[in-house]
Amino acid sequence: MTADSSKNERYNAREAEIRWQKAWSEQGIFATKNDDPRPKYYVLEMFPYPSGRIHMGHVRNYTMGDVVARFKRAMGNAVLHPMGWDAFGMPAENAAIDRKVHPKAWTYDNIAAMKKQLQSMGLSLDWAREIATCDPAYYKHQQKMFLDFLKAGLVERKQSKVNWDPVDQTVLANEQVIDGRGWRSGAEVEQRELTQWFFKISDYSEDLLRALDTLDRWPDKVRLMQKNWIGRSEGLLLRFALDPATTPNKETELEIFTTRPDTLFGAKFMALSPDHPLAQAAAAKNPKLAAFIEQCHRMGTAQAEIDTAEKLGFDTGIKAVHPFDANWKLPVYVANFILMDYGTGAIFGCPAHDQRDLDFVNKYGLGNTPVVCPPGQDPKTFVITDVAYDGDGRMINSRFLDGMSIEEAKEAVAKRLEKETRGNSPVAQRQVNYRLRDWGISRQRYWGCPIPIIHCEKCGVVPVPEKDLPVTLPEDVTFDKPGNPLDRHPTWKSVKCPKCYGPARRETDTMDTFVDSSWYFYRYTDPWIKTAPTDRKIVDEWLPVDQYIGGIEHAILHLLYSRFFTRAMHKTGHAGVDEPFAGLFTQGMVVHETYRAKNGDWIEPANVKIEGLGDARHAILASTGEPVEIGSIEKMSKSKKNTVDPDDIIAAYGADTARWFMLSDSPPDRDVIWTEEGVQGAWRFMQRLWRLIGEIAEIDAPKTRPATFGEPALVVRKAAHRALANVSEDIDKLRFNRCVAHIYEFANALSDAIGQIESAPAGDLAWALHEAGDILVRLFHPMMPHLAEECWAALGHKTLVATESWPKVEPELLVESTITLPVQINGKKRADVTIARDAEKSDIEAAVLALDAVKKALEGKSPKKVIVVPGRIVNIVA
RNA sequence: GCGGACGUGGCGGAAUGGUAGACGCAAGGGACUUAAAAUCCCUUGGGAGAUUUCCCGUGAGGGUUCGAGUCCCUCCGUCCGCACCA
Repeated sequence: MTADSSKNERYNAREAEIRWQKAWSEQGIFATKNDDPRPKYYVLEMFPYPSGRIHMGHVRNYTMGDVVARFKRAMGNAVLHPMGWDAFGMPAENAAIDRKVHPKAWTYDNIAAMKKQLQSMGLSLDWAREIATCDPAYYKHQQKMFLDFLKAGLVERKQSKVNWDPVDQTVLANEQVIDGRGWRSGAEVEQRELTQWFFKISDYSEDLLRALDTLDRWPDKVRLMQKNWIGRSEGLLLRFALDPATTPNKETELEIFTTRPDTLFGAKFMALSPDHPLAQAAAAKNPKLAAFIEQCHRMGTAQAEIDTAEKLGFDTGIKAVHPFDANWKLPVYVANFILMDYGTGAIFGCPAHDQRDLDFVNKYGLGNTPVVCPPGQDPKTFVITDVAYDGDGRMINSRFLDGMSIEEAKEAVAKRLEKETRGNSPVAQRQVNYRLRDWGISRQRYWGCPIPIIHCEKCGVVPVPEKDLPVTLPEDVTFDKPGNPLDRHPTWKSVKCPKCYGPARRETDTMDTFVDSSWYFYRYTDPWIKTAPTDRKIVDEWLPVDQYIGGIEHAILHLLYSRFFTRAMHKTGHAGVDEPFAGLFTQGMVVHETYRAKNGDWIEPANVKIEGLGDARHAILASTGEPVEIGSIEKMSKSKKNTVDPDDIIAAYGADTARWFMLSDSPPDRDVIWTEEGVQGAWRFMQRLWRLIGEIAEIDAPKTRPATFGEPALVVRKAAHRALANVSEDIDKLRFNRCVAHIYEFANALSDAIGQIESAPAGDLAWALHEAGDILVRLFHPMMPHLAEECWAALGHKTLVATESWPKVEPELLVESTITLPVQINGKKRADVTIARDAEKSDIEAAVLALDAVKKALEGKSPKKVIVVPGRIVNIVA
């Protein structure tokens, strides 16, 4: 394309994008070599689940990662930027049930389709390292690590609850429980205990918590969420005596955990989890209690469901003895909001200072006694009715604790009860407790990584010998019935015990897909190695990931599990780092207006026409003209049909337009609203850049740099280098929306400069314009790589801009000799003062006081105070 | 229920505690054109005023400060996560 024709022709994105993608791929410029001597930089976006088509969220995520990858490459790094597929999971089995396709075929078809879509985006990925977690060549190593973790004591089997669908006779995921009912059968869900495999993540609670402080390139909110999730609390493990006359089997004590021992004198009741052994024992002798416990189990296992369910209790008749008063008896209830997983599964309730306990006593008429009095409140009149008080204050109604602060009271109670003994052990001991539970990885499903274990009646649980790995999934499975196809497969689970060679059966549970995604980024460093999950030398060179980018929805689980896995891999020798992700960025979602027809059906944006403006803005069905209701702006989802297909956008405007729009306007960590106008704006700017570069290409410029620059040339050069400095800093900090704004500003400045040229520009200006053009193209290259290549060629370069280095800023072009400072009087702007950049404070003060506006405001009086903030502002306090 | 965030013009947003509204979108006016599209130029937070001026204004209310969109407290609203969705 010549410069001359470029002036008149539109940039044909469709044609050019395919051409440049081919050029990149033929020259193999994005293939990463592990022996590349340059400084390594690992940029990674969360890999997609192969659902069938990429969505705009993917476009946003992968565009951001690609900008970083291209920028770091230009900065001289060896960049690892791989892609793969989180390919196991429920949707494949649902497709098998609904459409009678095999999960494997469905998954690989989807991968092929989505790979093609991703490639059309022009991402600078090293496809040679592509992995799919459903590939036995991948999960073989996962099984190996499971066995290594088992040997290292990081795996255990224990009982745990699942959602059970009594009609389909199958385990349900929380997602498959809708309003307490199974999504297919509609039956009321029950809780059921199963023996399952767990990774002992709780062994690392303290370490996972402490190391958060070292993750200084993670968002604070994510660190805070993880901290709260781990939930460290210091408290007291306290043994209450029970009145044996009231207990089912002469039990004599009940151990509870509390973080508020200071409130012991406000205790009104004890409460047990329905799964507590004492509750179970009591239920065995009390059919009404047994029925109550059964009722407690008639709900799903989701935390939100348990917490929002009505608080219910059942008085067991058992009496507990207050630790400070043998005559003080407390009723023991079974309550549906007490979890067996946390603490000891039993609590004492102090209703005045805990809202849940207060709701409970108000329901069962047990009353409350406030024991902490807020500052400024009269203890005599302080009462609690509906709202518990959980703030600071002084102890009241608490005998020997009265007058103490909460902390002093906690200490006093602990000291006293620690010393007291019953039997041979102390009544209480201090304990650090964590909310974090072990990671249950067993799933009663087909499409996942088989757990490499064999159950033998004689030998018990036997690991599959390493030579027999991978344990592969059988392909001849049926999905005509609910339940786990592996379990009902006629032959797959029958094996010989590796120890005694007797008949045995395979473990039919597969692993949680979070296991797959907890180490995929290790595998990318050497996806070819067959003998081990990782090559220690290579993995330690690349890890940790320098920049990880993905959705905020993964802030806790995926990231915490990956952090645990890193520790476990370190312990078992598969990696040498302590943290997997040095830098983390959580992007916002892509959202869109919703549209609804009169009959309530959701309508796709592609079928809607928007008319009118402001209050008159309304929507109609494009085909019939029928009115359509414009709904709220929501996350793009299939269910609300408010999706825009990236393929359609790329076909209409090109990948660069989609990429540019994704980076414009909204800050990357916030939601972005997809609008047709915004896309068109991006497209127009792309065309404008093309015209602008075409105009520069037409100008003849001297080959060598002029010795001096006149004012017009200097203006252009300053704009170019300021843009360069700003964009560089903002890409580095992933503030892509500001990069976009700086590029607009730069393009506007360049257009102005070119507009002012009347005849052929002088040599220095021509040179400066070409310099600016070269800088501009390299600045927008990470965002719009195809257009950048086309422009780079138009400017006469024979190289690929994708392999060019980042331009170097000339710092002397960034500083001005004079600056203009705003002048405030009592905090309100009243004037400006222009002064030498390096002026002394006293000079600035003198110049400011000489201003007419300041003299007028002061009315001849001298100012009370003059505040000079160098380079920023002057404020006069009159 | 628990945990986390967010709230600034008509819209998306910008603003190390220091000129609120950069940049874009939309709108209005103009140029070019037979016309349209495209492109280019100008205007655009609200109010008052004759330009160069003043007042108000960052969800609401308080506080800290010479100075608050930014920090602190209370409240209101919206969104996200909650351990078997990925």
